[in-house]
Amino acid sequence: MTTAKIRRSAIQEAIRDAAIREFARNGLAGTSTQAIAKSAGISKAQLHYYITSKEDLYQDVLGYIVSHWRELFSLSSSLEDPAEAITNYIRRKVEHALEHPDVSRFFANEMARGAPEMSAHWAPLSASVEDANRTIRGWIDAGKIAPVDPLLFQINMWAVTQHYAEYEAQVRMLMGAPDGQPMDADRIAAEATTLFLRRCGMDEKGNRI
Amino acid sequence: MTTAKIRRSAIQEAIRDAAIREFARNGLAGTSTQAIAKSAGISKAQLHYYITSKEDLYQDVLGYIVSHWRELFSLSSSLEDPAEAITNYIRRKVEHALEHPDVSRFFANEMARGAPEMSAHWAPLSASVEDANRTIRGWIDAGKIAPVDPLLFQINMWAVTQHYAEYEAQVRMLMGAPDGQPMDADRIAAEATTLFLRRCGMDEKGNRI
Amino acid sequence: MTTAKIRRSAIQEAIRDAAIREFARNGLAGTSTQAIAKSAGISKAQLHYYITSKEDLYQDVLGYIVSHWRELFSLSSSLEDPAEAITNYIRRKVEHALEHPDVSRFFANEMARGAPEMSAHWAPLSASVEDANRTIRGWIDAGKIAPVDPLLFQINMWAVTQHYAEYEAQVRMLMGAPDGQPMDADRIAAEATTLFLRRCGMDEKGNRI
Amino acid sequence: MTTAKIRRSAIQEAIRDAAIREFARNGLAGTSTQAIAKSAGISKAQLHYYITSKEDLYQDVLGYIVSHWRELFSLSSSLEDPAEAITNYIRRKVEHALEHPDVSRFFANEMARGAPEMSAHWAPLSASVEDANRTIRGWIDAGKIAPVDPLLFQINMWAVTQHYAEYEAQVRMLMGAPDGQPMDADRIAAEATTLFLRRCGMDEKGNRI
DNA sequence: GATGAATGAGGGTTCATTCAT
DNA sequence: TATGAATGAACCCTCATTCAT
Repeated sequence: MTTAKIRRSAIQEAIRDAAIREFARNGLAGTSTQAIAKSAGISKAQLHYYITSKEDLYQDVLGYIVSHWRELFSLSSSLEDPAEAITNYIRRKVEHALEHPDVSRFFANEMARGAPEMSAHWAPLSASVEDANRTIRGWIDAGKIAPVDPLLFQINMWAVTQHYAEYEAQVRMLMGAPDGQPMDADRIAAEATTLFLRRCGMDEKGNRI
Repeated sequence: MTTAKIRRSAIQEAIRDAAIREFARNGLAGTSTQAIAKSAGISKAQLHYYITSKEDLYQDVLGYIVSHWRELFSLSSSLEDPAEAITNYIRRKVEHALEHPDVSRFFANEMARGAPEMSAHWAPLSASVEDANRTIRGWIDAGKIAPVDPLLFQINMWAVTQHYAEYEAQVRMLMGAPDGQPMDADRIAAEATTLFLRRCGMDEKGNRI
Repeated sequence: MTTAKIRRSAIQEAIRDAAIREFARNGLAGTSTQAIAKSAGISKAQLHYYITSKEDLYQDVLGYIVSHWRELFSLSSSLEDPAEAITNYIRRKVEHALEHPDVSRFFANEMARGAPEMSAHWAPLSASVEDANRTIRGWIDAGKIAPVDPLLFQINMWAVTQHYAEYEAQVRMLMGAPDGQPMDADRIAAEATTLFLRRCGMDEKGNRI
Repeated sequence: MTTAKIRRSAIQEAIRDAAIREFARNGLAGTSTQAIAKSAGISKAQLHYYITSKEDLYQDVLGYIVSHWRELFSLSSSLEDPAEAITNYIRRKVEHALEHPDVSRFFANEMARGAPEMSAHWAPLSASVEDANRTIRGWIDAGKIAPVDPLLFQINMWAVTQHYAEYEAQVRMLMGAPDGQPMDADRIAAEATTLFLRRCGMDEKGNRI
């Protein structure tokens, strides 16, 4: 790769990060290209040289997030036993939420608007969920876990883990975590893991109760 | 009340509803007073006759929501046993989320922005949570429920119930619920209730397992 | 006069005073009817009940001022000797400027705009000046005063005396007069009187030098 | 200087001139950015590309005027004898007033409003006046001129010369000077010079009387 | 008389985007 | 590539005025 190309992709990455940050806070309509440019450390005119339009940038970022999430968060892709699968999933989700809260907030914002730009992304996302549904039903049928509503079980895991990104301000206040310091990921992951394992009729080791 | 006063308060209510709706979708910066006025069925100039500024309207709505929530969602105010308290709480939260999703979305948006306008409201909210903390600890100490992290237990209940408002678009898609019709509140409340009762070591009837 | 009529004229006077005050500070375009109403202690709607339009109110006030000035400041109307006439004129002008600076400022503002509303008032004002011209020329012809440019002599007297109203802020600063207290009218009138008497070749007693 | 920079400074100059013109006529509140833009021959959006805000533009112009005046009008900087100093000062002031009346009107308007934006400029202005005070006192002490109130003498010179800018409309009418043509600067300067020299006990040649 | 309500026009300012350099 | 300049549309809000009560 030439230095020019490296520079180009560095700028594009800076733009994407800045866009996530700004869109996460103020939404599509509430974010100015000026703000994105500033956050990316470039001029507004330069930004518009790299992007087609604000809407387009938003779409690109949304696609980027959704596709990355597919790789990151897959319940079924693991061949582990249910307890391990759930424990690992929650761990990964909580860590991602605490380390990249703006990504979660960006997505939550899109959902809150009624997901007008999601149409292209529903299909793969749906497939992932259906995949996991099958895995969970398999666990139930094999008597490995207590019966659960597979879809709602997934949605609720998602809800709990996302929450710590989206409501970071409130959670920090209630947990007494100062703004600069990281939140207690272990404590959060532990309680969440127990919550969903118990739902499956298991203790923290994965033993049936 | 005179007809003039009735009319006035009807307009004010329409404005508040419209503001919640629009702010929930596009945030403070992304919402135009034009959009609020249209949604409230009045002219922009008329809207500005009733409000001081967009920021002020936003603050008013936020205060209105927070104070109403304090009345609606109190775990500790009930003298019921844990199972009943939790079941009722979740029922109330889920129903509110499904019936007034915009209210939840408005709040979530404020959180996602880092809660810049919440300062005045943290104290009472904190007090409510601390109240519930004491109640839960009481249950644990009395051996009525299994030990839980009282704060995170609350946060997680909040996370799960709020989610069905904030991610309505996604949930509808996954549950196959068409846009016009109401979602299946019973199914959602049932799975959520079971989730949190199991965490407490109880079955749906409230019996210890 | 009935109480209703008394009340009415009291309000009209309050409006005129408020209008002078506000127009003097911010001009015709820069003054809102809201500001005038507030300054007069009435509501904006009530103000518009008493006036035809903002422009009309401005015109009325201008006419009021010009006609009052004709009565107040007439050099020729007195049968006094030159020194007395000049001394009295300056005394009257300075006192008016210091006691009613807003009236002077209102007029100065109209002049600064190119006097677009003055057309109706030039004629009488011109007549007054021409009158005084004749008086001054009479004094010169009778050898009572040294020759002066009668018109510019008048204009300069006007300039000096008006100045202490229009530039009150600057004059106070330079003279070290605090905002609340009255300015030193004697000192100002004395220096101004000497200035114009010397121009006429007279000392303060009116004796030729 | 590149053509771009020349173009830029030409626009900035056009804006400043337009601002002086418009503010002089209608004050800060009464002047629209639309009007300034039109007067400068650019679009409103373009104007706002060059300025920070209307208030800022006003402040800039005020600072520009005050600093230029300090250079232009200094009584004390000359080593001339009193008669020459006064004659030259009045000549310069009258010429400036007749050639750039809007500058004087801008300043007068600021004074009439109570000089709310002047705070930063009082100190240098005060110093200039104090300087001149000392010069005048020196003349008196040396017996070169008759005793005068040094401060009021200065203020009155200022008043008379400014007047021909601020009251141009009235002066033109009284002097019978048509709108397009220049006013008779010689006549005005002559009468004003005589006025203040006589006050000092001197004839037009500077000889004591 | 007095007042709350209403409005079309216009206020200052920012916006996303384009273009010339 | 990068940037200063430019713009038409839209932003929030205030205005003078009218009207119903």
